[in-house]
Amino acid sequence: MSSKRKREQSIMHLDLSLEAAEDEEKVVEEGHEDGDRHHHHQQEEEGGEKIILSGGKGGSSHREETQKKEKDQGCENPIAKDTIKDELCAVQAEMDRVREENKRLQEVIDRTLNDYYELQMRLADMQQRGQPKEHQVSLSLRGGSFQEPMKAGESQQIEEPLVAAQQSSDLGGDNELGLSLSLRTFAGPHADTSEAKGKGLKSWQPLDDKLQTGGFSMVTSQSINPATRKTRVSVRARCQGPTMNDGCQWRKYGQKVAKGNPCPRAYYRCTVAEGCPVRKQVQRCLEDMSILITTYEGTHNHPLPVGATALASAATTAANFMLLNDANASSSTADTAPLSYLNPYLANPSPHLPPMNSLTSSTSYSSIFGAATYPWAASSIPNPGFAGGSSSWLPNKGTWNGEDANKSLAGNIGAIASDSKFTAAVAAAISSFMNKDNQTSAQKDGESSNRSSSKWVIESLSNSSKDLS
DNA sequence: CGTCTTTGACCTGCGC
DNA sequence: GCGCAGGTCAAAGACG
Repeated sequence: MSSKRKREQSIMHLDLSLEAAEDEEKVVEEGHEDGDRHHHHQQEEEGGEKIILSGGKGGSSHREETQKKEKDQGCENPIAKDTIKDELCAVQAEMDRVREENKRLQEVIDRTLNDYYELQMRLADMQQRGQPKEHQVSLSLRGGSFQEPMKAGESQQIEEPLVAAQQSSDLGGDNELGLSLSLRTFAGPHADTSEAKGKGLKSWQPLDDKLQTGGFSMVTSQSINPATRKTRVSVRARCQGPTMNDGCQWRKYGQKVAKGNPCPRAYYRCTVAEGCPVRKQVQRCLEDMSILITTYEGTHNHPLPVGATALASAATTAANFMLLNDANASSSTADTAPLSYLNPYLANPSPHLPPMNSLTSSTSYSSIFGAATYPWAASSIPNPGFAGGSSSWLPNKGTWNGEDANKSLAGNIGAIASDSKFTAAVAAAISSFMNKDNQTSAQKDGESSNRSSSKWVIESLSNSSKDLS
């Protein structure tokens, strides 16, 4: 009884904090979201954004105001007139700067989109050429200056998409944004990384190395068995507690000492809703006891708690890429990947997750990255590009210092990456996404049930903050 | 007293 | 078929 009340209180606390975060999201999203849901807030915010965003409209109104002031004050005071003139010049210069910046950002968006589609086609092409049935795709979020060393033994299949991905990050635009996104595939034998088997752990040693620096990694694998089609998402994150707080309620139903790892593996079942099939296994990493390996299995049959939902919204970025690959694996025509495939939640929005931005040529960038800005948007990510040019929420009122931005962004990424709540939520969300996608694609396409399983690795390298600072 | 954790027994799948 | 290992069940105990 009392414990239940306590739990409710903690959930309510989460609710409150997340509402605040959502409010900030709305500012960041600057009207890309569903008009119905956030109409009220957007109306409040739009006024302020327009001034900085469009430059033209808001700027001209500002100029008019200044001119009006000038008129009002008239020739009463020649000194004041000079001041107003200076002000006017400053505003105009500022407007030009913002306009230029917008233009540059638009170019970055276009370039990134091109790379994105190119990458997508290459992936589809590779899969059609008949790769090994098991492959892994790694997504890395990192600060612009971070360069991850390539492993010597990686095959060409790894390099090809990596090159494409790095092209985008080498273009300078991404670096400007302080965030690069790379996509790699790993070809290799299936190693169920959810298990702390010796082999599996060894194969993920590089990830452990990253964890040493406070990063996190996730591995998800889709079951080959078409009957069960269960997605497993494995999260490795530093965590002091016995389990990660991911917003859901779990009930422990078993514990077992697995061979090869003296640390017992704990089995949990989701108790948020009766009959929820989601289970998770928690085990400490043999190499580093401070690393907790959490493996989620199944799809929640209930809306995620608000805490988990808001945190999981960040996972939409990663999930988009996963679904993209999933779509490519089942799609026979790579070059005609519909946008709904890139983001199935547009076609089939989940009630469990916040609405995504609409995908148009100019806003898809926000769709890919904007969702990812959720968690650190609250800490005011200093990047006008992510907010579609809006800098009304910037600390320096629109004067964006790129260097500070990089530092701050890297710091934010690092903080988020090492947040076990975040990693857990990301894993839960991806697990749900992948299962849902499997279900829908299985209904659509009977052949898809025969397709190969995929393994996914998502890495967020928080040591980028080191490199940038 | 209700809920959760612990823990030994049992079930199942897999390799030999 | 047997043994092994992973996964699950359920009774007992702990806890608030």
